[in-house]
Amino acid sequence: MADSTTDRCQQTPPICPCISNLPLDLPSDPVCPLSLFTRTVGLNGCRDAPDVLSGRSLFPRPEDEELTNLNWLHESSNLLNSFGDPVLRSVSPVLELDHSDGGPPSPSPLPTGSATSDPTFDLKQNPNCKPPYSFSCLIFMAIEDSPSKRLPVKDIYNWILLHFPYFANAPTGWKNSVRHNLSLNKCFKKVDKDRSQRIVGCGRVPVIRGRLCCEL
DNA sequence: GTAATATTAAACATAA
DNA sequence: GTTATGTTTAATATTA
Repeated sequence: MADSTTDRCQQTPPICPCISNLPLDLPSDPVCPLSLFTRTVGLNGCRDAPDVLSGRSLFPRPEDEELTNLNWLHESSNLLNSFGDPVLRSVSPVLELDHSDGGPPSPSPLPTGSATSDPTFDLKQNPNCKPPYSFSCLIFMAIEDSPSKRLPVKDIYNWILLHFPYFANAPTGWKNSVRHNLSLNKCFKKVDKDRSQRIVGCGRVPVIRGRLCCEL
């Protein structure tokens, strides 16, 4: 394996800026329209989530005993709406998301250094800088940014490429990592395409159970 | 030093 | 047969 540390622009990612903005008024157990999947929003990767979310009775729950269980995050039926578009804007170095008309996001550059609170993540100065987000977080954001809250893998790829040009020039192994995360991480669940009328092919929904969040 | 977690790579299976 | 997708395993790096 190549020395992956050499192409990483940041060395000590800041902690979880999106979660830090998370309004924690979480309703209980919304169910996805497909009924097959409990729509629990979830992201792995934030070791500080329990701290960030301190004061909430998110743990423990019997079904949350697994480390990858992210129900705490997914207890909001519209998590990223709770985050708000500013959050998505804040995490994408290239996009200002404007979904007010339901249309696709249109790329527009952000001010230098606005992508995250990490001063080392500067798209203008480092266009190929690796985003300071875990794959779990990227996948989560992609899914949550979709109107139906579920995406086929290809669209997850496209979302990541659209928002983070780093991956356009990155080795294709990142797609394998995306798939690996989708399979391994319990915060994502596959949706049977036959039960989804809004997507082509199978899709993924984020499932928040446990200790997920963005690692920043 | 240890455990947990993330990343990356690889092999393999399955479906379109 | 090819490609995309999905699962699993393993090695390695990072962090608490």
